Amino acid sequence: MEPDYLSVLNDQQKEAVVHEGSSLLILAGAGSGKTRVITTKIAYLISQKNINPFSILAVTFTKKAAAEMKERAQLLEERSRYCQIRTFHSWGAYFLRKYPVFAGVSPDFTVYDDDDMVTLLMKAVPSLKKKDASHYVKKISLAKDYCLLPDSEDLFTVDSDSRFPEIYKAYEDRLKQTGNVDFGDLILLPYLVMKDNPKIRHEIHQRYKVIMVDEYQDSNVAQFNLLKMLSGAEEDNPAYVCVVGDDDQSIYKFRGAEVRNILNFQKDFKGTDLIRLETNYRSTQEILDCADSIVRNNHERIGKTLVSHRGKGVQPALVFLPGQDDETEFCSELISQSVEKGGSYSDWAILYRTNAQSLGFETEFLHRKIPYEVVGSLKFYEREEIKDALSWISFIANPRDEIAFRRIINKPVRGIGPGTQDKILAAAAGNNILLAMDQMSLTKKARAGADSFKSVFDELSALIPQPEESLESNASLAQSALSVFDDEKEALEEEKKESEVSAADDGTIEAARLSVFVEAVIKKTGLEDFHAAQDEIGGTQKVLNLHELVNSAVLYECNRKGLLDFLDHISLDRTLETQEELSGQKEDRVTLITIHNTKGLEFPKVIITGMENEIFPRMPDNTEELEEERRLFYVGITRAKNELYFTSCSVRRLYGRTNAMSPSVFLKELDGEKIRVLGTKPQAFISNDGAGDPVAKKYCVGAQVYHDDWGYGQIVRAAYSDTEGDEEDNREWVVSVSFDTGGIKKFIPKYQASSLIVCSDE
DNA sequence: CCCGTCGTTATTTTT
DNA sequence: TAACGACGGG
Repeated sequence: MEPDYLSVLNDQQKEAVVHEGSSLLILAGAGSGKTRVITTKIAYLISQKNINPFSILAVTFTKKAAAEMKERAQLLEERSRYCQIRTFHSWGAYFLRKYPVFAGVSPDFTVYDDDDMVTLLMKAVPSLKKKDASHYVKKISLAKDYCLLPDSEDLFTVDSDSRFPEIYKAYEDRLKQTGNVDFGDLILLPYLVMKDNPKIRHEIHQRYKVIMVDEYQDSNVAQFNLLKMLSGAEEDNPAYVCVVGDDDQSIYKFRGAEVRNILNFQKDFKGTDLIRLETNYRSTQEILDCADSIVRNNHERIGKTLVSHRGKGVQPALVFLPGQDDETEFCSELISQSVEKGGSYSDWAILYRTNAQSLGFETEFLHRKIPYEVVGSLKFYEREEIKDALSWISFIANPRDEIAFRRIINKPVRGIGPGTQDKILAAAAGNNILLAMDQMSLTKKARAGADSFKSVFDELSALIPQPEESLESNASLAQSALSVFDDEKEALEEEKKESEVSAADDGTIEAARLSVFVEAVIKKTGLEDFHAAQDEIGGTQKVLNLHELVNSAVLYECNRKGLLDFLDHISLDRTLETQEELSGQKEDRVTLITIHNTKGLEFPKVIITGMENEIFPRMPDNTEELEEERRLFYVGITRAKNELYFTSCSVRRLYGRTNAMSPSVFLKELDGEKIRVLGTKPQAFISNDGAGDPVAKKYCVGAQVYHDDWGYGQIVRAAYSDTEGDEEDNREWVVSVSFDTGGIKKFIPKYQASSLIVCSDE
């Protein structure tokens, strides 16, 4: 007898759900119902296979995905609430709070973001300017993504700069002094702790019997290592590992994501089974055909073909426009007309490669009164006032936090400038900064400031009850006397408490909420007044933001654990929900969004704009990058449910210059028969007819060529060189050839007429 | 301490 | 072009 949730699945989905035994790779195409498969699998394992939910771990990359997965799994099977369904990073934080001593971090650590890392590095290596510091911070993050330590042999692959290892080392030493971690540590440290501690490794293996990873194509080397370690892949009786992903949607290489993780999964985890989910429930077949015509040009892929469950649909349209102003106008017009016909603004999404491209649309939409929302630009957590408040909270949690200390000590002014700060930090030498400050000698002015700071600190600290078990639990942590299923105990206790509370009736005895504390923080520290003054001057909304932060803290208990949960939640999810999302009221607006940000989203009508070389793809001649850009294009296309448009301009203002643009190389990969072309096709797109130049006529885009050294290929780009000297006479006809073997090479046919031969049309 | 001006720089960014 | 950060004068 099959449960209902199984009967609604297609054959492949069902196969994936009931699969067992070896590890499993689910190759899930866009819109193929992968979340449904994972959640159903969780429910199935619990209810049909009697798997203890506490032994199931499912990791995602975004908080949003984790929340959705958790919710949907619980709808199918109530006991799913006991599974760990969380992001990679939040699992790392969870692990480090369990074993802080082994990782060499404070049990009350907070997570430093990129800005904090830069500030810290500048203190660790004072000779670095801000610009250099940010450069190295990027490299340090990347090194951690690749699981490389300051003394790793392969560190040069990240940055061959001979100073890099020592800079990285200096940063690490300073970070250790604070007891805090950065994002990379949340993955790297758990891996290292398990690697070096067989006992902990064993405990973990006792605990997790099923591990699932979503969006596996976005995992980096460190995450791969962690997964392998976590699953006990190399040991007896490994956990059942099931990863879900789409190699065609791997678009985060620049952040350390490794497509090879998914390409090689079957090799890395011996005996893996592969299941493809190729039925697409989102887009029409026309859109999927379009997507396939693009992505099939990639070499580095496992390969799959999506089939629409929704039928043919309308053909996508390719629109050539003279300039970017025409592009914004065209989009506005298209949207307005559809709304006049009864459609809604929220059906539409404008996609672009770079954030800067949103500007033109914003101006035009403002002008035309088209409501819009720019996704992913302003970040709540990055705002000055929010970081100030969070720094206070972090510092109360962990008084070794140098960065937080520096941020708040002199704001508002307390007569403790950078010089005094350095002195205090030196005296603290990685210990409690507040104690050091209290005991050392300071100038009169600084002493008065320090004392008033400390009294505020003490007053606020008093609002957070210290759990009595903290000493005891620290001791037990040091011995790693953690029972494998202590979460199970905790969860059950929690449940008991909750039921008692709800039994105690509504509102009479309400447990103190952390918002009370956060409110005290912004009031007692002077932050609210400080930023109220700023608002006065700059017409900003900083106080409002602070209040929003207070509101968001209402979900947490007013104790040490609640405080740390709150900080974790904030730092591990930079996209605080707006009031709009919280109230569930979605406004009717057009979405403006980068293609990267659209992953996982869908829209009835999509316009992919700026389809020009140098914009998208950014480097048409760089073969490796091209595959990634192509995947990005594929992601964009597969967001569309019903209608899809591409726009391409001949002229675009770029960095203050007006540039002649050529149509994106990707447009030529689209099947011409299957697409409506509107507007004036630029010469370059049709024939590259170079004004009577015989060379140009012969070597045009699309032509098959043979080269003595490189073999067969196709001309993907042909234009007069637009380099240096504007003298027309000096311009050469340059062609880019994509060879069947994979590489793209540039030629000047005039000089290579004998080695680059155009194959005659059949 | 704030504000203006000059110079620099210009992908993508789940956590 | 435009936006942001660094720096110096009031």
